[in-house]
Amino acid sequence: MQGAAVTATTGHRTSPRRVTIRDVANAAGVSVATVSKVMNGRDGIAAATSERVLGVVDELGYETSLIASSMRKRRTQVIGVLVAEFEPFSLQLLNGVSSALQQTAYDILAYAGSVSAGEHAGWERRSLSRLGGTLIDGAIIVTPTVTLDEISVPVVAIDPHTGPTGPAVVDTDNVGGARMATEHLISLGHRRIGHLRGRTDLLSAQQREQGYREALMAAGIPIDESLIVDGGYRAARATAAAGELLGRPDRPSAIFAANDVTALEAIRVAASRGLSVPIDLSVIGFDDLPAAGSGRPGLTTIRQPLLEMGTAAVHLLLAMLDGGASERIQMPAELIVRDTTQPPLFF
Amino acid sequence: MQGAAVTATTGHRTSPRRVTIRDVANAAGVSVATVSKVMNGRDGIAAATSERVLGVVDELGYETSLIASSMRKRRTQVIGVLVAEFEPFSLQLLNGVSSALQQTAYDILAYAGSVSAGEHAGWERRSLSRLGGTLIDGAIIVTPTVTLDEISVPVVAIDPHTGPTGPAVVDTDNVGGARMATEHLISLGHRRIGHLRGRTDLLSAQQREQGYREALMAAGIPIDESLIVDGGYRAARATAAAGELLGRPDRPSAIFAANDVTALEAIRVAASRGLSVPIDLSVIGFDDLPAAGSGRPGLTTIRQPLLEMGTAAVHLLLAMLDGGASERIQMPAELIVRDTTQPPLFF
DNA sequence: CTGTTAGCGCCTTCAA
DNA sequence: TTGAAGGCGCTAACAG
Repeated sequence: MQGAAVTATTGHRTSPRRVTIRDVANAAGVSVATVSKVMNGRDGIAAATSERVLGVVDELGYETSLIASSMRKRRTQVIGVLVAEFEPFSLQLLNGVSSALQQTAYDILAYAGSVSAGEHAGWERRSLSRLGGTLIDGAIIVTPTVTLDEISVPVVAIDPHTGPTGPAVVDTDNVGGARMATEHLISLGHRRIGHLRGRTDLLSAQQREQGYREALMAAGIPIDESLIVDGGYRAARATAAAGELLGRPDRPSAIFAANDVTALEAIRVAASRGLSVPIDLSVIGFDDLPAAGSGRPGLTTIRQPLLEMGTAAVHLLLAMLDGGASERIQMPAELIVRDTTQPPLFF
Repeated sequence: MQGAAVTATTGHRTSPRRVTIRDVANAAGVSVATVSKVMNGRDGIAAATSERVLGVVDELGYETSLIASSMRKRRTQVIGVLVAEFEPFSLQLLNGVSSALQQTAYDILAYAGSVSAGEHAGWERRSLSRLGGTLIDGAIIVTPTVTLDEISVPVVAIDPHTGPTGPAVVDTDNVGGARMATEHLISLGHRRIGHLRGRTDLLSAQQREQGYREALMAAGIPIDESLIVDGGYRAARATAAAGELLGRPDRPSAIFAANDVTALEAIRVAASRGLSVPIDLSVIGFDDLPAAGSGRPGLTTIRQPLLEMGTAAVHLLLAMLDGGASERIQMPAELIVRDTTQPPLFF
């Protein structure tokens, strides 16, 4: 915040109470129920009364409370998007969800419920339980780590870390994508390829490791288990792992990282050790976050079509809301070649 | 969604009802009030009772409803971020807000309430009124277009399009930024510089135009009013405007667009007319959205520190929630030179 | 046509 | 230490 100009102004003003339906009723000289009917366009109200109420509503600036009405109404016309936190991955998804919902009669409520919670685990159940049943008509849950059952509203899971357990799921071909990534490195001539493995408790990470192994085996390259290290899915976790991989004398000439965040971190670690990418080391990631393309050099990666996945989840959810059956949709992965991969120095 | 594999599975399962506080009370053989006290850590409950209740809570998977409890409680520990829609600009801010709130006891609730509403105008008041007073303890409103007053919770406005009207505001130095953009073009040797003006009803657009004019005047370049056209803030609106500017025989050698979205659109229009950027035309934007840096060529632009602005808004709001005074924080703009600007062909 | 009654799920007095 | 009653703002049935 350095360089920011700060200007102190007024003190804390005691905030006026919210205008409630009762205030409107009193001011218009009618009952609360009547105001409710007017607000909801129910018929059976005299035109004169309706007009008068509307006038007061306008004058007082009254809006029905989403919360209160959701406790009585069935449908709220609000879709919930539940995420652990708002990081680039979920924000991209949210972007897709938003544009898909643009043309519909639904509003979006995005909730990051693990921010405060001491216990990170189980955020998805907690959030769903806290919002479901009342506030939202349906939910899209991003990368849940537990199986969701016994839920009160239709739910679609995007990229669930437990696999396609729940009924409705949208995800990407992780195995195929990881295979493509590894094959790309192999085709460039790399033979010693390290793998910065993701969170081992998550299915997506296991699948990516599997794809890595499959590609090596298919190419007849023996798997060196010591080249597979746990890098997690976050930068902090990947630092040491990348260092371990790059610190050894027989370091790999290329690294396939389980996601873009750890790939970027690997590049940073490499640089700090005097290794330049892609000259001394090739790196490929997974996800294709905005940061992958905007950095310098641009990160070669496997693209998950996040926008399209968000859109697909919306269509699926809307269909379910409409009584349709739930499905499982798997999107194809795509290789995006940028600047961080090239043939090894000693081919 | 082409290429996606779809697998139909189970039909629509009737969703079980949510577990309520009453279910827990019944199962534990106590009153609802007792469960409530246990859940909220109130004292005056026998250890044995508390333990038994907690056991049932765990077994049934009960979570207090955020909605219901917010209607009675004062604080919900939830901060609301209100946006017109989830596009890159607000998503970046949300990112900053999220990371700033990471270490606090607050959860985040982001709401896009103008999606369904027929009337786009006044979304900020409507959203605030629908959520405020109950669900959220405070709100951060992104680019509100109206003045907010008579509100029930502390509010911080980010980049308000009406200027620093409300008490608490976080914004960027629009005038200075626009001046920097124009000066950059001038310093490269450009003299005929067009301006794709933003929404003329918004202060930020007026300020950017002002900065543009100031820079030209300071350089002694006469202002050609015909080079200033309305491009709005969205791509669709900018298409025709850019076409008008580029279609004329004495077209400008450079364009300063009011934001990145319209700058990118101008580049697209230029390309469709056979003009290549930056050879035939230099283009500079404003905002520095992720898309500005990830595209090819990279867009030269004026950076608004969106992440930092989100963070600043959070700190401001937390201070206000704590009884502090409201402030106005202005962040500095920064010139980011990438690939879309260079000296004009005929210098 | 309009008002009254009864909650939605929860928390907070206030008695017992 | 616990439970009963009342009410948050709103809407859905039912009376009148």
